[in-house]
Amino acid sequence: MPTAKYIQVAQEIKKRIKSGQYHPDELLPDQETLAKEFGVSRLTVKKAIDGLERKGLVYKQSGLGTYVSAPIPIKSKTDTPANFFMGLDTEMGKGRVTSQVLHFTVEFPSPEIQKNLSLKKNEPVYDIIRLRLLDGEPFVIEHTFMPLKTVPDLDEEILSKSVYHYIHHDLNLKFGRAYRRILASKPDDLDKKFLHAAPDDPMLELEQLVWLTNGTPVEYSYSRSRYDSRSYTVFENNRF
Amino acid sequence: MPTAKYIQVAQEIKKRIKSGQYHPDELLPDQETLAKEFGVSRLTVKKAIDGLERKGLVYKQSGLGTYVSAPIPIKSKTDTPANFFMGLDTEMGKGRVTSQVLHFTVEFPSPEIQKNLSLKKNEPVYDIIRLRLLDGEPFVIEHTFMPLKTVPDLDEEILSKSVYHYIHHDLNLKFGRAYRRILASKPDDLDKKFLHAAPDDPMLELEQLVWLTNGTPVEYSYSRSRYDSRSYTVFENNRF
DNA sequence: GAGTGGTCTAGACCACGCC
DNA sequence: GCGTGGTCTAGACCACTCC
Repeated sequence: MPTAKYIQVAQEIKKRIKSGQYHPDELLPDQETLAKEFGVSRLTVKKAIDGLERKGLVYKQSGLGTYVSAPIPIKSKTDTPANFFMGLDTEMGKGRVTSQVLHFTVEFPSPEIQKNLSLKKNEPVYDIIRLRLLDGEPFVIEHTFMPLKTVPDLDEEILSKSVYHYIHHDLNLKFGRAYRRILASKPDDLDKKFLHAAPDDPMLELEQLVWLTNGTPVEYSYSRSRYDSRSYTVFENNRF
Repeated sequence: MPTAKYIQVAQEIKKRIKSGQYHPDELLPDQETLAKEFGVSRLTVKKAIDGLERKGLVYKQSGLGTYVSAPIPIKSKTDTPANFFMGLDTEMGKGRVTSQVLHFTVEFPSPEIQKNLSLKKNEPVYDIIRLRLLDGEPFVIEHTFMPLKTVPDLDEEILSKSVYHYIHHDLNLKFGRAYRRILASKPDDLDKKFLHAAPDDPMLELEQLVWLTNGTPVEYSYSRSRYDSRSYTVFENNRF
């Protein structure tokens, strides 16, 4: 099963942008020309470019053409895309993230967790707290709830490595969608102890509910970081 | 110039979901059936449904069909979508937002602002600080920079109403894309004075760079709220 | 095998920005 | 008027899920 053509075309155009073959704020070849070059229909080229536009690599003006986006000038070191669907380790760069399991139990879900994960009160969940370290430095505390029936046979071995990898490769499941909330709050005891937050250090929290592609809720979690170690970014296009 | 068919179809399907004609976690009619009903091609129906899927109203499983999403159980009162492109007033509900202009000058841009808004050092910008009130209660301080050449003739009258409306309707310009960063920080003097933030109250900040559809940077701004009055939400679909 | 959504094509017409 | 991207169609084939 080969990759879809529009994905391949998108990858090739992306490569050309990254390599400098197409320059910032300059026009791409028109869709008909690209279609001929790649030996595909115009619609396939449009689909490829639409994907790149959603990600912010190009922007279009009807009547004029498709332009390569200039680099965004306000990038920061603490930036983390708020639209990831991978584990922290792949997100931050392989091998930089390690984990320390602070809490790992199986419990019947509270009414709130029942609601969030669409569970009956006799369907147990894992209750997991992990300290995640980046290059050995503590930087996130993750509190995660997952249904046992959806993610069976979790153990500390998996938790200290990558739960994402386990779900994806061993269970062969795929994340479908996520609802995320970003908020600020005051530090709690765990923040102070493990992230060395001072009493007046603001905390940044990402709360999320994640579903599999088949519609099953698979994770409810909140991740807390010190205000000076993390920020979340979103790119939005008004045309979609 | 009528609205595109796929938009109309999407609106009709959305209406049916909202009205309860299609139920949560149940299948929609298949695309062929909907295409016949609406008198359009299947691709047009697919395009409509894709849009709804991106917004989270439905989810699809190849081989099975399209399901209506169940309501998200973790909504909160302070939630604000992080993907808006409207003014605060339309975002929060008409007429609830008022504004107090704390600062309004025209200046040559600092090197940082030059970079963010792609300006030469002799191209002036507005430097605007506004206190936004919701139902009369202070809840956001917005610090905004906009190029004078792109948004001419701004005045306090417009600032106290809706800059968005002015840009959109009077200048006939349209926002195209935005890069946003969400972060936590300690309160500054303005936060303490106008938002009544205590010294240890965390602040939530949204920093953003906005472009018009023609690629021109039009706004660099940061908006600060007290941690207990605001949170930002994102919905993501892994398929796009 | 039947039914679903995903992809792809060739061709057409339209709206938009510019000259 | 010309060239661009946006929309739309009819028809085809494929991959996936369930029976």
